[in-house]
Amino acid sequence: MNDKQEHIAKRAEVFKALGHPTRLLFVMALAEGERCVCELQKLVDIDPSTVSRHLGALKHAGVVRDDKRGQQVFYSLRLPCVAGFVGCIDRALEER
Amino acid sequence: MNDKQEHIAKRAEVFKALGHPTRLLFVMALAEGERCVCELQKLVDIDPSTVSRHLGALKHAGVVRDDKRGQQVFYSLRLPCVAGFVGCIDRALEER
DNA sequence: TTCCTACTTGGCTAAATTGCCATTTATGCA
DNA sequence: TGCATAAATGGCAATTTAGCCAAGTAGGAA
Repeated sequence: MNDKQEHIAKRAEVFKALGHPTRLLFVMALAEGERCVCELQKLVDIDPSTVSRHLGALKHAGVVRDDKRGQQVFYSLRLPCVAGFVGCIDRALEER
Repeated sequence: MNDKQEHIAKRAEVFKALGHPTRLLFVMALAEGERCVCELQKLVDIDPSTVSRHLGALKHAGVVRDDKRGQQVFYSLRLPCVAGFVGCIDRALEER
């Protein structure tokens, strides 16, 4: 794979990470500030192990970063522009 | 599924549609103007049927629209803000 | 009509993704 | 030490996705 393809693939991985309802929900929550896994867990009705896997996917793609403090792991957004783009999506979806 | 969940799901579908290298490549090309399927086909080395399926996915998510004129089908972007968000991704990926 | 080009759809397989349960690691507290 | 809580990981089954080939539709030209 050449450089250009690799670059496109990395960008696509970011979109893919955002392309799941649970992960997008987490990212929207993180847009308002960092949250520990236990807080994100409360937003959804899925197994803690699945929450962890979703957060791992977001981290791997570069969308969030994590910071372990004591027993808890705090996640925060590395891509603040997500919120603006979501706004644009909403406007486009409305006018359909 | 309630309204809020459905809304999140629709947003996530947009991201998912953009979350594949081939589809993202097509969208970046469409950011510069409409293209027929035959032109998009030339950008990649995959079967025409697969190209058609990728475009179908983008259309289904609301990312592009299609317009049949004569023998050709022209696709164009419904989400012009994609380009700006890609720029933000690139800046974030650089500083890793 | 017949043929050609442009594109889509049906059907299939291989690979990736999602989710759970069970287990493990790490930290803090008694 | 022993125990509880927070989170991550191993392993597995069910579902979804990506890709190809073959076949189908539709428009334009001969």
